[in-house]
Amino acid sequence: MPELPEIETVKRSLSPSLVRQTFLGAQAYRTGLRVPFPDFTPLIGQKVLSVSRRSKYLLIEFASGTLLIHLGMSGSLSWSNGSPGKHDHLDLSFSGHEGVLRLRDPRRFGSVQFQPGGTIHSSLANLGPEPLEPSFTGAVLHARLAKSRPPIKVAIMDAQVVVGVGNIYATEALFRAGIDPRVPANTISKSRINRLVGHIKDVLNEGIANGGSTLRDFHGVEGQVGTFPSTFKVYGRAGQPCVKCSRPLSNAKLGGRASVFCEHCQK
DNA sequence: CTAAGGACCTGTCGGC
DNA sequence: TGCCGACAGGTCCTTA
Repeated sequence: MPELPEIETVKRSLSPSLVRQTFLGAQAYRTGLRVPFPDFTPLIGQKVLSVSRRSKYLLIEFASGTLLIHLGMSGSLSWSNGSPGKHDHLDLSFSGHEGVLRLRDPRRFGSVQFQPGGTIHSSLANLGPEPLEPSFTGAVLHARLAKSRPPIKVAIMDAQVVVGVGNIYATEALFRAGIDPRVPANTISKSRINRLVGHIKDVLNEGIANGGSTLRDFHGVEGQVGTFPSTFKVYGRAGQPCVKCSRPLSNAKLGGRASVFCEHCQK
């Protein structure tokens, strides 16, 4: 499940090999994912100007516009020259590469869209700040939450408040900050929001440092309950002992999402 | 306007 | 063993 750290990792590895290369064409194996694929033919012959990221969208910029790639929850991009498998949906060809850049997405929650230059795609128009930007501070988040009555966890997962904080990182950051995920967002003090922002940046940066290790199907060495990387202290550990106080972790459904937390350590 | 809930999709897992 | 429902996730859409 790609979250922000994984998209950032993909961007960093893709950028050097794509920038200044020429787009040669696309081969689609279905008409689209969550939305239909765009017509790629106008892009043929154009050079990649940049590869960037906004929220969880990977942006490949050309002179005539930008390709927006979202990996949904199970999408991945990789260079390939084999024949496509069941879950491979799109190949993009570039100069300088023998293989194609292949989009695989078993659950098909992803999307590939094109936005003409000089305009802003509707998916990007109303997004909140990037959490890793230095300008994203406790004061900024506190101000944005001033009128937000929903639980704090729902609020920080709202892309209009701040982008890129998915269920895993929201859960982990709230545990580190000692904040109960159910507390109404606008009732939390400025100093606690300050602390929360620091932890959001920390968990995301650690995720990037791990190369985006938030893979749900990660296979541990032994059949331990929950085969997640040990870096997660609460996510996916409902009922198991809290790493701080050893009491069993609770699970609440907030905004339709599982929210694991410690009733003793998070207030 | 906000808030809540469903749809989308399929691999995995627990229960019977 | 096999079947079946529940669940996971981000985003968009509908409903209240």
